[in-house]
Amino acid sequence: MIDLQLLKADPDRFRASQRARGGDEALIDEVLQADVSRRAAIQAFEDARAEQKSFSKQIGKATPEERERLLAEAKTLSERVKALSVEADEAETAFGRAIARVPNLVIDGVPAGGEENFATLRTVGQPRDFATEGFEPQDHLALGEALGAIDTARGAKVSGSRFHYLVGYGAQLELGLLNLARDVAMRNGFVPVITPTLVKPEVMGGTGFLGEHADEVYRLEADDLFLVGTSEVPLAGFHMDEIIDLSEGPKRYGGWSSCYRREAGSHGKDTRGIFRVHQFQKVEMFSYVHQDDAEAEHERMLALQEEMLQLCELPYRVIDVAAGDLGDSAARKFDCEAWVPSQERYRELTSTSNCTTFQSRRLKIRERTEKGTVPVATLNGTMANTRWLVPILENHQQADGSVRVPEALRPYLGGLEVLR
RNA sequence: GGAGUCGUCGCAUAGUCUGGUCUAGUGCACCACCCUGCUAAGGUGGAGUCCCGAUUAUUCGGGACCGUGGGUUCAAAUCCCACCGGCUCCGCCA
Repeated sequence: MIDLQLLKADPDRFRASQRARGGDEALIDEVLQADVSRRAAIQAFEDARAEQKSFSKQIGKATPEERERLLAEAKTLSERVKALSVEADEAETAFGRAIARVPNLVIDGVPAGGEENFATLRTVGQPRDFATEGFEPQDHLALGEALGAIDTARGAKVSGSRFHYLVGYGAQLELGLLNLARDVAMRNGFVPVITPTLVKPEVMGGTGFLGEHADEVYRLEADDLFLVGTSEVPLAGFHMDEIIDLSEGPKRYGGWSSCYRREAGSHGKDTRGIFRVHQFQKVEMFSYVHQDDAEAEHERMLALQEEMLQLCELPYRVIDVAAGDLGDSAARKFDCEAWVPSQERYRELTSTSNCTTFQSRRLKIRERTEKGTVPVATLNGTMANTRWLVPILENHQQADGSVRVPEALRPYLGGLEVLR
């Protein structure tokens, strides 16, 4: 949820943000109007309620003969309070719905426009020149199947399309990668956490996933629970309804969880292999920081993601995602995209979002400061996930179909240097 | 799945039977000050969260919050209903 005070003080900033996102500017005026109605309704109710309270007190002390008369008056007053209370509730609800629809205020400097309007911040590493090396690179599925590491046929048989088994080297590689990610995160202050993967509606909604992208989320109708698409969700919910202490610095968590995504609307996209699947595993950074420290923390997360890519010896580029492609919660998002030889292009491997106070306002996560209790900023970022196996296999493949293991991963694979 | 029991301002608890004097008491912890000659004790005061308004270094007024949501009533922490959560026991099960 956005900051109402800020919206009232500077609505043009929010209109500009909506423009950059390609969103609806009129929404801003709807919220302002709803706020006026809400305040009027609340005031009317509270005045009546105050009157009723003092009246009610008199009745308690009244003599029997006074009582009769007072009761009659109190009764009409009571009815008025009830009616005004309903009106106030309705106005409050209408306002809540309006403001909940406003996505986060985009940070200055984020490129405007849709998915294709991203800005490339830097490109690191050189893609291999397979032509010079004298062989045609295979894609990750061909490599994975030959190694007995990836089995999508049986995944489809058992669970349907976009499901897979990781077997042998595949399982080892994923666990190794995730353990490396967890270690790097832990060294940098992210406390490892294994989270629930089913969450209540208020947590899923609070993190902003039930807005525009609600059809991406699996829902368990019978239990009114949602399967998380990332441990960002349960980690954001971790401190829900709490006043946390950030006086000793940020709270940093490294979540490890399975992730579930419906991939609605991506029919026909990336259908081969394990690039886009319904279920995968991920190690995710999540930080709660003081508002003013959010942008520094964002850079810090990005630096750790780049460290991971470098440890896996992958060529990549970093992009500043355009406003229209941000999602409701994010005020800015950086993606790291790794080179995928079989596709001859960079593909998203990590994402880190600065959600400023958007999530914490909904989830009621605050800290105590000299100025009172204020919402904290939340940030999240990928450390590693199943998708990483794609560029790792492809970039490190050798002419004979074997795959060289990046040095940083070897300790996690029992010293294994080559998968063959 | 069944039975019992509990849910109160950081923690621990009183208050619920018998609705109004609860503007929620007490202890611990916390903060400020005072007193005290010694790593302590005592005294005084303060202190929660959210919303609305006025005024804005701030302060003041009003309202809401006793697990959540309904209901009864002039009036609900207190009575009624539903739900959620904790604990104990029974049954069933990976």
